[in-house]
Amino acid sequence: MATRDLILHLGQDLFRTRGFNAFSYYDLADALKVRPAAIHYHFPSKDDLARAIIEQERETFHAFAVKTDRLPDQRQRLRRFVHMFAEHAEAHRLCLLGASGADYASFGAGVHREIQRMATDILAWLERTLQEGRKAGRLAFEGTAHARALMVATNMAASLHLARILGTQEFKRVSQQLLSDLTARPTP
Amino acid sequence: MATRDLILHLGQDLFRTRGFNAFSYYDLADALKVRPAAIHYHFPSKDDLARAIIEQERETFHAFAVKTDRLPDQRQRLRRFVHMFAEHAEAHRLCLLGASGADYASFGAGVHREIQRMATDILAWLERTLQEGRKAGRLAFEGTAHARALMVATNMAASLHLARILGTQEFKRVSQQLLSDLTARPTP
DNA sequence: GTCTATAGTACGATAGAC
DNA sequence: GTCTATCGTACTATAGAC
Repeated sequence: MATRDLILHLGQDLFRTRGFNAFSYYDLADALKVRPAAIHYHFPSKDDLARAIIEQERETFHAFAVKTDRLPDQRQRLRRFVHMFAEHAEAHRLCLLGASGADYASFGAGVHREIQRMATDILAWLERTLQEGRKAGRLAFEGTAHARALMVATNMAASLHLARILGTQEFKRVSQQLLSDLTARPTP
Repeated sequence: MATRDLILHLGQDLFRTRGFNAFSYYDLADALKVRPAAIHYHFPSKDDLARAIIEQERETFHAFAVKTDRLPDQRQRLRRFVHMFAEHAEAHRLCLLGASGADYASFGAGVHREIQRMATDILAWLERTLQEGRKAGRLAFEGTAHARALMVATNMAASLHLARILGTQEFKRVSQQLLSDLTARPTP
């Protein structure tokens, strides 16, 4: 049963680093020392694999949210969120939002639904965190928390693309500016 | 000689809508009513095609910059920039920054250099526009114009991913918030 | 100079062995 | 229940016809 998890873990990494259409069942099988068809037993079609990868990521994010929400300071929660992306930037990985958004046309309706759920989960957490932070006077921003959540998510997602193209320092510039922008300053 | 341009135009569209690894020489040949090998005459390898697509986009952006820089108001220049992305959002296309960032690992060093040039071109234009706009008192933002250019570019790039996943209205929310954030308000 | 026929390989997926 | 042998297809690319 560990095989399934190994496939999922490796599949997610290849999805993020290469793109969904740039890795094959052979790549997975080769790394796991089995035949390609063994992967088909666990994930009959490639769409099944995609679906499971996104599903797993939703669970991972849920666990992150539960753990992070214990922090009393919303600024710190946001920093944790940014830190998650920083690790991807270093490893030249995309987030699954960026990766699956790029290969979106390759997937069927089932995978699309799963991706939509993932996107709304992440955006809802951001929106709530931003809203609470502003209410508590720790975060400051213009407009609705929903719009701001979209801004934060898109900053993070695409800065992983830029980190690949121009280097990790570009990710750092974005994340620093982002946290600085959102941090409430004592009005003089 | 029109064939080459047709290939480039169609190739760019497929690159953006499907991803570079999700379209083939056959797709191009089929649409152009020729054999796949005819494409190889114009672009021997797929990397040659990628390079030419990015090169063409750099020229397109240069033409956009020259034309747009004639506008005296930097806010209007930014609106034109955003409008460019809005058209892609409607057509479920990504920008080439997002598309090539996702498929980055598939390309050789030559294509990487071309993508880097494209990225720096776009960011340099944004930086200059933001800088000038702030100096003129029409735009307002915290931090360096360089950091802000990164924020704007990443907002635009990834909102095209989100537009695919959750719908075009998400792109509109991002672009409205972005322009609102940057527009200088008369200090009361 | 432009394109076609065709090779050689790698892909996702099925049918069936253990 | 787990995996292997194998099929049919689609890919990029080359060699050579017009």
